[in-house]
Amino acid sequence: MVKKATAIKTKVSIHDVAREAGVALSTVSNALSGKDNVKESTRQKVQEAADRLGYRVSVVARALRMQRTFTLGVLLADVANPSSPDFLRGVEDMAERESCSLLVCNTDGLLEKQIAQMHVLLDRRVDGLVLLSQYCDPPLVRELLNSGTPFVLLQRRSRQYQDDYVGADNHEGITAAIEHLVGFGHKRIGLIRGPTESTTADERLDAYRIAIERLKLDDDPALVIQGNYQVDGGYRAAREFISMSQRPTAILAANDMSAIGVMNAASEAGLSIPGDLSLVGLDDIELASYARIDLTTIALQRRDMGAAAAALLLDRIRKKRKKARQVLFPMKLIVRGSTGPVPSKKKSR
Amino acid sequence: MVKKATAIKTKVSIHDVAREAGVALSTVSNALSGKDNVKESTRQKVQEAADRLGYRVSVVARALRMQRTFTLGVLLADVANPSSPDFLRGVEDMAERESCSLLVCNTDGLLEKQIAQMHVLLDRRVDGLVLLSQYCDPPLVRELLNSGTPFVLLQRRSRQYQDDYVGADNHEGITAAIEHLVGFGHKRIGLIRGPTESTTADERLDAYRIAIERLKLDDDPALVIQGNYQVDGGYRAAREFISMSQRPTAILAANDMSAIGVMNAASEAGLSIPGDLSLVGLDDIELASYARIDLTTIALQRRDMGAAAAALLLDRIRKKRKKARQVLFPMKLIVRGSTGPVPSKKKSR
DNA sequence: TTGTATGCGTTATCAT
DNA sequence: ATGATAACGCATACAA
Repeated sequence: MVKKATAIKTKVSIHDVAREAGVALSTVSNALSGKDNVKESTRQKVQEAADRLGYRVSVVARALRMQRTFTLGVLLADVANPSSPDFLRGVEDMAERESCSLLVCNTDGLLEKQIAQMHVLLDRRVDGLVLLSQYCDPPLVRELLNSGTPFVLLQRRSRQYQDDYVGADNHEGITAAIEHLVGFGHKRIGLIRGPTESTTADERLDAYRIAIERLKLDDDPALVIQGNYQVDGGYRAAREFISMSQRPTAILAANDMSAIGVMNAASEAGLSIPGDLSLVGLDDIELASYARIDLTTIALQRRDMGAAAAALLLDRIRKKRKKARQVLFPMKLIVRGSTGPVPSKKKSR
Repeated sequence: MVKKATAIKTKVSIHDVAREAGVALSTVSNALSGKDNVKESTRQKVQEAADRLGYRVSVVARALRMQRTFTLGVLLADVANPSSPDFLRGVEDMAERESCSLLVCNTDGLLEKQIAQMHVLLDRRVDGLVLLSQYCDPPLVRELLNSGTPFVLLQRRSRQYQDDYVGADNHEGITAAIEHLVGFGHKRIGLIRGPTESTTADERLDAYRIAIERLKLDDDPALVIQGNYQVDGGYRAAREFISMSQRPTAILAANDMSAIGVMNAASEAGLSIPGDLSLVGLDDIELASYARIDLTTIALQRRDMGAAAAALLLDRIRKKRKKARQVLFPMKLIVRGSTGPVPSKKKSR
């Protein structure tokens, strides 16, 4: 059985195709990359020769020659964090349109690791960088960011610099959540805030404080507890809230993962949600919608945000745009079963 | 303020360093890549010059020259699927040790997309391919796989070929789960199987059938319903099970996502788990451990499996090993709250 | 419209 | 121990 010689061979070069087609090497390049300076008949001849040989362009060689790798680097804390993949998909969707691939690096939220990964990405000469919830202000990071490779910040804003940025309207989201709770009669609302390095967490705290003041709710510093965007942080914060003599009747969690921690703590303490405690998450990761979780939460359009970030980045790469642009996405409150009326007095312990 | 000239410049080449250090270009290469044929004093001189200039090697140029990109391609159905990121982290952990980066491609489970992505990866001359639950037998795929780039199958085995492969001992896992259920008195156990293309799903079905026969349980074809590894498939299958006149008292779900679908359907039907229905998942994704979910499940060591796959792949790349190797990981039953005794007769409708 | 020549930034081979 | 030089596979400026 004679196999058709169409098997892909990565060792076949443009030289071989040129020889096979009986034309010059540059003609092959022009023909295959769709330039208009080649006769249609030659193009076909070349195409056939290429197919016959199983020729495939080497993106590596092209990258060296063009000084463009068609690769974007993505820095994130951890792909295994449920909200990361959605952003990633968005970035990928957009990148793919421009034939760009993604190099993904995990930093585990450590500055040191992030810097190491940035070097990896820069050494690979990525065309651009997407920084998803990462450090962007430390001098060592800035130095790398200033090396000339375009970048965009996603879900994280610089405190000092004007950069391309895609984020969410945290004020809107937090306000809507608090108004929703107030509608149920809650006046004492606890906040589990995100890590201190997170500017996003800062913005949410601001929004919380503004709403508390405007709506004349309990303004007690003890009502703000530090979390870490993880289940365990939410759990610990919730235990603290639950053990307070004047316990909040509702909790606003930094994100859905933290909210899960609250649910775990509530189960353990025998408190029902929303019977004894109302709970609002943030992110709207898929599990928030599961019947058993049924979490009221503030939704983020992660995939769209990822796509927007990639679009911003690609635009900057293409047009060498100088001016920074910012894109803010709306946040939407998704009301599910974890929020309800304030428990009647007699039930409070 | 004079800035120290240590800012990274990707445009500085090895030539510049050679000039700065006053040595030959090849000496710079040798010095910087840690070869032993350069005097220590020159190495230092070179290193200093490189630092002064902010020189960083171009992995692109190196790749072209060495015919090795230090990049692995990973094909998966969807990063946003909760079990994918864990495998991915494992692959990354191991790849990083060999200075390899990861190019990640989503196929959405579509053959056509997978082939397109394989071309992307091959055109980029990745050193190896990790196929995570993907098609590996279709002729078009085989043709690409035969192009000479090493690859490893993860969580998917070829029906026709001997390849490097990392998987789990499905027989062990399924058997343990069924024995656990039998211990609770269950005799009528429904199975939601995975998609037909999945060899993993096949193996699990086999294990189920063997156990059913060995333990003399209800052997009814209606007890096997097709799912799709997703919540919706599990939901539909569960609705079908629930509406049967002779409903199973326990369900073995293809994976945890399917089990979530079962939970959703049970909630809707007013059935309690495990009161009315016992449920076992498979994967042990993080959410299975949340208090509200509390799912008995068969755990997969995903991160370790990913690392093992990468190790196999890297070994093959390095040693140009010919013989195929297979690594099987144990599956471990994690007993949580979703399984319990068979409901008493009077409660069955 | 086609062909020739050059260089992208490395590593490797071979002299010295 | 160091240096000169030749690829690696491609795109492009320029010549024909």
